Amino acid sequence: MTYYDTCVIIAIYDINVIITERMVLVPYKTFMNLPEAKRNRILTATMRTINDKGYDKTTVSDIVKAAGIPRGSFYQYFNDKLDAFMYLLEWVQTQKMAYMKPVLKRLETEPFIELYEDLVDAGVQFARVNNEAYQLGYQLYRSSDSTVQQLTRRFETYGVELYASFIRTDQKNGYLKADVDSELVGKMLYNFNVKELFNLVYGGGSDAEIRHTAQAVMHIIKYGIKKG
Amino acid sequence: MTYYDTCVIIAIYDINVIITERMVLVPYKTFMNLPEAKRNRILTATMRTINDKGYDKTTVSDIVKAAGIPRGSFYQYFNDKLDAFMYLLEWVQTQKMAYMKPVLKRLETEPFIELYEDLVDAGVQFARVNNEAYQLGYQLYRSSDSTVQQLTRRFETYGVELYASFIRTDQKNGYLKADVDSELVGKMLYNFNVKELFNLVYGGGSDAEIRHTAQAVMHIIKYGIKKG
Amino acid sequence: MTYYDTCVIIAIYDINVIITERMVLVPYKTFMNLPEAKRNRILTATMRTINDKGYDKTTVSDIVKAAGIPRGSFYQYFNDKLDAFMYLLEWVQTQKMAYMKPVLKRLETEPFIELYEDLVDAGVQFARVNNEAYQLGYQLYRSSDSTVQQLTRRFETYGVELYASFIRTDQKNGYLKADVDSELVGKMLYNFNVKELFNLVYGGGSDAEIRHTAQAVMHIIKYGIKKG
Amino acid sequence: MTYYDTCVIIAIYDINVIITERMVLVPYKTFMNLPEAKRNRILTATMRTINDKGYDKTTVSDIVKAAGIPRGSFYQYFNDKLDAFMYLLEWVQTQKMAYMKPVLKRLETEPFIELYEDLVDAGVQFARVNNEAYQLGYQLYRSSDSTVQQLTRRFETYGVELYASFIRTDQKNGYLKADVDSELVGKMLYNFNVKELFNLVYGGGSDAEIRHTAQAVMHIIKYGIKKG
DNA sequence: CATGAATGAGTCTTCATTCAT
DNA sequence: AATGAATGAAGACTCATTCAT
Repeated sequence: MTYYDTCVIIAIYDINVIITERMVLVPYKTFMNLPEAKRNRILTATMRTINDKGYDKTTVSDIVKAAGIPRGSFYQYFNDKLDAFMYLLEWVQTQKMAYMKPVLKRLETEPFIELYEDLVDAGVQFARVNNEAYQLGYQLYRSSDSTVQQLTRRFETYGVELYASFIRTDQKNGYLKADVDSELVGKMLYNFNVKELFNLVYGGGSDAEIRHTAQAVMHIIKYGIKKG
Repeated sequence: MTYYDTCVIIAIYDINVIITERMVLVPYKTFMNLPEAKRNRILTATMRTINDKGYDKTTVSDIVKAAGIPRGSFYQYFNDKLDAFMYLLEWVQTQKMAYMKPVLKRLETEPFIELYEDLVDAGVQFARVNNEAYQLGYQLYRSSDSTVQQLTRRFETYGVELYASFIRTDQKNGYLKADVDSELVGKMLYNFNVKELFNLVYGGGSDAEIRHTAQAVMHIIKYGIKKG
Repeated sequence: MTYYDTCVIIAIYDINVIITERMVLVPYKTFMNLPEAKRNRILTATMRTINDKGYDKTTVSDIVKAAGIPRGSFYQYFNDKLDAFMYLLEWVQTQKMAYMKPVLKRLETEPFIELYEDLVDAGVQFARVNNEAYQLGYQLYRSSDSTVQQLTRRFETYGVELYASFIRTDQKNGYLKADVDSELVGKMLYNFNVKELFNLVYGGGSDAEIRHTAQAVMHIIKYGIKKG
Repeated sequence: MTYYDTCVIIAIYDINVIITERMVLVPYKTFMNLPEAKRNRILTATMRTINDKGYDKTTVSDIVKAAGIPRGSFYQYFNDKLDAFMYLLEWVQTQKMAYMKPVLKRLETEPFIELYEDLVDAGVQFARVNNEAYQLGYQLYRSSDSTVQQLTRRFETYGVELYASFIRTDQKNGYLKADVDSELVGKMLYNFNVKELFNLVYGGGSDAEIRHTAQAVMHIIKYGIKKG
């Protein structure tokens, strides 16, 4: 489970919030009125551009050039670059759902600490197929735009809390020590994942390598490193 | 021990590399010829500005206004904003040394896993006194400038490797399981620290809270979370 | 026939090269989309400014002020000052064609050495009507910009070769000594023309004076200066 | 006789003018008070820089860096870049004298039209030994500075007039047709020389090639190109 | 909704020249 | 005379956003 995977899991909880904000921020824009094919074409081009240059360095010019639309249209569809980025994230999240749902379903009956590798696996499968969508989550981290950073921080909070809730369930079910700080474990997993698993996937690691790393981390978390 | 603390520990090993690069990149600039008081005034103003707006959003105009120097002078001192940032990092690192040295000394005789909290403590003490210098490390992460990001990645590599080497020493000395992947533990600690401990210090956590969090993390790493 | 006249004759052979290069260098700029009246207004103002201050000393600020357009528009039309200058040269060349074509036509049946004065005349007629366009060629020589100088050298090569080809034709037709180095004569004519005839036209010489000078030069070239 | 050669011959007549102007423009500067070795070091570095980047693109910074002198000193020695250039030209002219004097002496008894090749030869010899000094004359032509261009034009006037006077002497002595316009011939020679002979020398032509070109030009001027 | 030209504030960077020591 | 820091005017270029058709 990599950074972006987490984002998408979050989406299950969080997507309404985002939509609500969007409704407040961008009530009159016409992007949703476009035929879906065109919408996808624009989003794909935007995604490619942002992955290529990073969100901050991407200009509206870059986007309209890549998307092959007139400058003016961009501002008819979106408020500004941030607004387009929001749509984009939403779009990617929707694509992602399908991959995670089955594994998340299994969490209802199986302990998280045994399922962790499979969650990572599901995320990797998505990344293999939708490489560009997968990369996009990383762009949230590369940006120095304050609104994007706020958004990222909210994502983090949800991601951490998601893991923490899994840990708590496992505690309730008697798999884990009762005195463990679930939020702390959530943070350890989250921070490791968004950084190291992302690097592994993005850096060309094989499925086996990635799975092995996930196992190794979970093993340490479960059993510790101290001798005796 | 937060992100920037790690940077500074790295500096003990790494500083020559940084200095060497600077020598290559910026050999003819005259900043070092200024009287120290003026130099400090400029660096302080630059630091404040960058902490305030972030490295990317900070413009040369912002800096010269804050430092009260003419535009042209800036370019006589530095090649560009990046160059000034480099000087700044160096300067901060130099300031930081004093705080970390004593604890690092103790690592020669005591196991890292027991000393970890004290390392964190030393970093916190520095942060208490030099709040702005402390924050600066965070700006490395907020930047989307590619050179800064390269630098940050190099710092990360060193930081992870530093922890990993501590772990290996503890393994050799029989404190830790022999089959533990030291680099993996390094990554877990590093990523947790730069993110969560920084947030705690920066977010106004008390010394006790911070120490307690460090203890708790190390406890999990040592003993794991699995029951029985 | 002065320097720039030669340029324009060259254009008959060379214009595709120039256009091709432009296509490569400046494919996306939108100057050509403007209504012709506005385009002409901008080019006229640019020409006036460059004639006034010289290409090198002319700044983009000067041009936008003279043309009455916003700074940003300039960069929407052109890549940079050089690009604008290229358009300008092209524009002037197009204007010039009409004047030279009829005389060049006559070269098919009459010897160049007898027609030379008429070629000069045609160039002068153009200069009389389009004084600013005429001066522009001189600006190529005044510039120390390396790209402009390269362009100028290419123009020179073509100009010299053009005269040389006329000389060769006259040789074939038995008007001239067979052992004369045609390229050398081309160079003599070219260098004299771009410098001295330009000075004469630009310095206010009368049509008669100019014609007389052209005659005198050609007389020396034909018959030499040695007695007996 | 190449471009710069002409300049130096001019110097024989013109140098007082230059000195006078300098006296007017720069009465209090201290360059002449420096020890000769230092003066030469500075002039050599300046010459190298100007030949390298061209007069216009050369900045005072470039010069002080190349010469290894402090910024402030430059302005103690010279008024500005132009002033330094003037000194430089003067210095080069002085160096050149020796090469041309002997040939010019022979003009008192031999006809110019027969001596022309030897004049060219003497200039080439200078160029072979003092390559950088030779190139410097070309920089006068590359500049778009209006003062430099004025100076260049004055040099041209003197150069043309010098040739014209030689022609007149030959006419008086019965070598040349009486009705030939001596100034026109002067212009033809001058313009050919500064352009084509310079290119030949600078472009790596051999002594034989250069001499042959000089002969060929003079042959055309003497006997013309017309058949019969 | 489509289109793309219009706008000008804002950024980086260079440089000649002066000044204080 | 030596030194090199101080100064700010000026230039190139970018870009988000609006507007008119």
